[in-house]
Amino acid sequence: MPGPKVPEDQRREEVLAAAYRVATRDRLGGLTTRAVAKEAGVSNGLVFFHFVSREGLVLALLDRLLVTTVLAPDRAGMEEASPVMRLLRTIERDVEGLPVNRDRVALLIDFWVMGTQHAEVQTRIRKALSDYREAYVPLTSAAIKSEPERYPGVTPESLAAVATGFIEGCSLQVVMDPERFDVVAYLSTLRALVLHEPPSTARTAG
Amino acid sequence: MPGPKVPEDQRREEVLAAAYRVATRDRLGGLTTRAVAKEAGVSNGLVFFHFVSREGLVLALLDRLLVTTVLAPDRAGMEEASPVMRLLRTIERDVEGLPVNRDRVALLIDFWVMGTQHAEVQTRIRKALSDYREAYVPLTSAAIKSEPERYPGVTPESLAAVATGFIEGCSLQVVMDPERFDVVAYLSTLRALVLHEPPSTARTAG
DNA sequence: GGCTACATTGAGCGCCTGGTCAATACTCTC
DNA sequence: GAGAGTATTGACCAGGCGCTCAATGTAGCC
Repeated sequence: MPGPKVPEDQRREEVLAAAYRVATRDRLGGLTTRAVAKEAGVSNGLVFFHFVSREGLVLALLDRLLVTTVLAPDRAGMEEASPVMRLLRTIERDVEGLPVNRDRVALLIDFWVMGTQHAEVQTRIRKALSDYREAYVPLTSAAIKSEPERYPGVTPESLAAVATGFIEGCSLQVVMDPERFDVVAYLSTLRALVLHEPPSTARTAG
Repeated sequence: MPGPKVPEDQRREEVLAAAYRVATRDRLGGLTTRAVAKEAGVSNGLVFFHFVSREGLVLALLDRLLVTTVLAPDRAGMEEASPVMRLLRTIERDVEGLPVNRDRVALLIDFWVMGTQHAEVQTRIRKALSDYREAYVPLTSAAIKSEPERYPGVTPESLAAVATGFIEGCSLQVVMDPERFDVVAYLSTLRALVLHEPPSTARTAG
């Protein structure tokens, strides 16, 4: 007894949204086709009709997650600051966003780990991380140029890799132990390392 | 038709070693009781006789992994260096060890992710990470004391957290994309950030 | 040699999974 | 209103999983 039909691929969108809800709640391990179907209020078979296989659903979900989470290039409102401060504030903004999006970050790490064994997921994760690093290159490039003598042998790419690697380490910590992760202490320590003067004036000003 | 008996809990040790082999090869997702039994050359039931449940096996494996991987406090041979250099070299040594132990690190991250949803695993992982951080505190404490004016508002604990977080970020990168991870560029960038002078003299010697 | 205690086996159970498919109800066209 | 095409259903299948347990071989003891 089939239910009402829905125009276009709106159904597909509904199922994908349901998968997103299930995955952010129960993680990748809890993302079964039946759980998604139940969440979407449709039958089990319909999931396969729209996504062919569980793998198809997972890949579609990954694409959605990547565009909504990793790439939000909202770098505005700090044009007057120095290059190093701009870099630092961008890192800080990304790190500060982690606790809020904790379930999304956890899901992203699930995909990251899955990518270790799944070729298709691996290429997409690598691509996203590469894009993420490249988004930092203009910032790191400007920072290095502003104080060349401070960064001997450092390329914009290597500095971007270290910066994003730092954020990824923070992601792991946030997912594992969110109460323990002290964003303020973490970031002020980073400031003291990177800058040479007390961060008290700039820290409160944001 | 039972096979030969083996004295003491030697059998338990054999099964655990087999589980270790299976897990480093096929990761946590491939760690089924049947796979472990086959690897150990024993029957499926024997795994449950010695470990009660799959969970018991997994926890025993986690304990073994933690003692063999996370905690290897071999901090020797750099007594003459400055505190900051000692800290830096320790970080470098840990990071350099990651690619070699890639499968163990990958497995550790599997447990890390599992700990997000499993209370017992969570407490053990947190404990291990806490111990790991604390092992860095003497180093960070000495580094801060040697140049107090450079680290305003930085505590030994926060600096240790940032240092180990950096290493954990490196772990993720090594597991995901080992060919791309450039240890030398990464570490020389870190040196340039932390130190104030060109690292050329110390880099080749250290 | 028999007895006891126990390590070991492997068939089997129940459950859940991804996936298939014939049946069916809906929507659109004419 | 008849027909066509398709979105939707849910029963069903095979396979893998964790786990149980009666049966059985082995080792040590008297």
